[in-house]
Amino acid sequence: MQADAWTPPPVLLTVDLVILTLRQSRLCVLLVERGEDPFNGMRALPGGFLNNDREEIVDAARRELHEETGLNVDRVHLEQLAIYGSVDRDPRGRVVSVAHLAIVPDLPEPVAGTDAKAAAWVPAETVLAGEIDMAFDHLQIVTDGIERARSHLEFTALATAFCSEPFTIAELQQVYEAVWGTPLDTRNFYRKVRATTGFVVPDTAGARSTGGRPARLYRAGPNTTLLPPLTRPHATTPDAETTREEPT
Amino acid sequence: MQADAWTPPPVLLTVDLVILTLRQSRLCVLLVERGEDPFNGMRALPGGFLNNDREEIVDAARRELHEETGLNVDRVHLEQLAIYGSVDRDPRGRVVSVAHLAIVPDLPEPVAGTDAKAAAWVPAETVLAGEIDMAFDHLQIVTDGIERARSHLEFTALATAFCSEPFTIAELQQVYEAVWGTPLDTRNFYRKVRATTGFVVPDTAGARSTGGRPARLYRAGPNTTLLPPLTRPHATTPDAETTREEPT
DNA sequence: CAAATAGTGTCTTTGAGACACTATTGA
DNA sequence: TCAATAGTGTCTCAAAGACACTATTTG
Repeated sequence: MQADAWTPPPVLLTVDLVILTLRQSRLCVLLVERGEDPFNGMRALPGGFLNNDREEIVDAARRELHEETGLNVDRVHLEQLAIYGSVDRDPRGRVVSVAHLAIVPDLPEPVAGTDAKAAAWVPAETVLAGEIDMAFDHLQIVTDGIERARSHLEFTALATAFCSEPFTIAELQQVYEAVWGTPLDTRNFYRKVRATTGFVVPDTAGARSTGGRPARLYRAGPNTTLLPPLTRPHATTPDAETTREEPT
Repeated sequence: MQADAWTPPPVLLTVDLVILTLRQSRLCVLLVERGEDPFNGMRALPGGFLNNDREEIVDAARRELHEETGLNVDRVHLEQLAIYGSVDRDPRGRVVSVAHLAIVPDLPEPVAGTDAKAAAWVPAETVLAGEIDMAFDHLQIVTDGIERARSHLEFTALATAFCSEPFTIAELQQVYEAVWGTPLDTRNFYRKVRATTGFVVPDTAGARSTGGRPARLYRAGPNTTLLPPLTRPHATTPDAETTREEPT
């Protein structure tokens, strides 16, 4: 160890948000267009620096989330994702980003950004395919965030965070299908969800009709962990056959 | 956003390490004794500040790991755990810690610390029971790290990181039993491990005897993810304890 | 030989997926 | 009435756990 004159190097801390939602049964992520260098004009995740050195990281994330979505932030799912702190990720200097994953229900069409910069929902598929020019290492962050969501759907009640309450089982299934990108059997899904204790609870209200028999309504249940888990179809063998049911 | 005179507040970045190993079939964590304020004399995780603003975070973690264990760091498991950045966690100011999880095989008795501060392996059980006075929020970090390890044993080949190669299936089982704290059926475990593709591969060497029939030897296989997973016995009691506390 | 540990076979239970079937609405 | 969606019953298959059994070593 060296003399006590040495002091550790300071860094700048930002929060970045992977905000996911379902729009028309497609998984979408909220991206803004950068209005300044570096990466001027490219797409980026919503985020920004800490306001001051007394601001909690999670509060900074909540603040950004509220600014971008206009939502009452207390009710949305927000969790820490990972930290991205590579030396060269930001040309301005040593900027370390604390990435967060946020899940919100479908919002009224315009993103109620109080901010001037253009914000837009972009299909996850488009982003993951690399079709969007992303600033910094934000493509990596989005990729990690989506994978986190996919995994959490298996073991936690995260899917309910995508739904406006009350919701139907069919709506919940659409979440799974959109996030995982796989079709699921309606009937097995229905039984599975109802058999998982504390996942959903019946809503007092009646039913909702969409051209067929009205569906019962539910709300998120008390449990956050799914026992047993709702396992996604892992590609064990390249048996990618979608065995379709015979039309009757 | 405000005028361009405003600059974001800098923070100090540390890396902290939850280093786990098995000693006499017990899960242990490496703790050091602090030799200075704050928290002088209390136990803490190994860790420290970035050396300079060109040092990658993972390199700082590797450096600390090497200093504390003397191991060739290239071969040990090291992953980012979470970030802990609560405003009041360090009385010296705004210090944000990037916690890491490291898994090492059982080491020769003395911890080859090049550092003066006393380092010791402490049973995980003792720490989790709150019997150790821990500095900062390090008890929380250890708790999160152990839970991460428990979870990763199910879905990844992390258990092999606890073993010196070559190892026997029985040794691998001891890892699971120690980390999960549950006894497992030897025979079912044996079949399960061997049925999981790419988990372990037979070693060319012969066998190892411990008073009975000698056991075959294995090495870590090519796969890091376990398909199918090796599920731990979940307590079938519904939730109640799932207060997922976010890292601050 | 017995004691000890390694490794196999096989039964039972459970849960996931496939899919026929019934129920309840709107057009 | 039919088309459409909600919800139930039941079969089959595969994986997990229980556990009797065989195999190979040391003392």
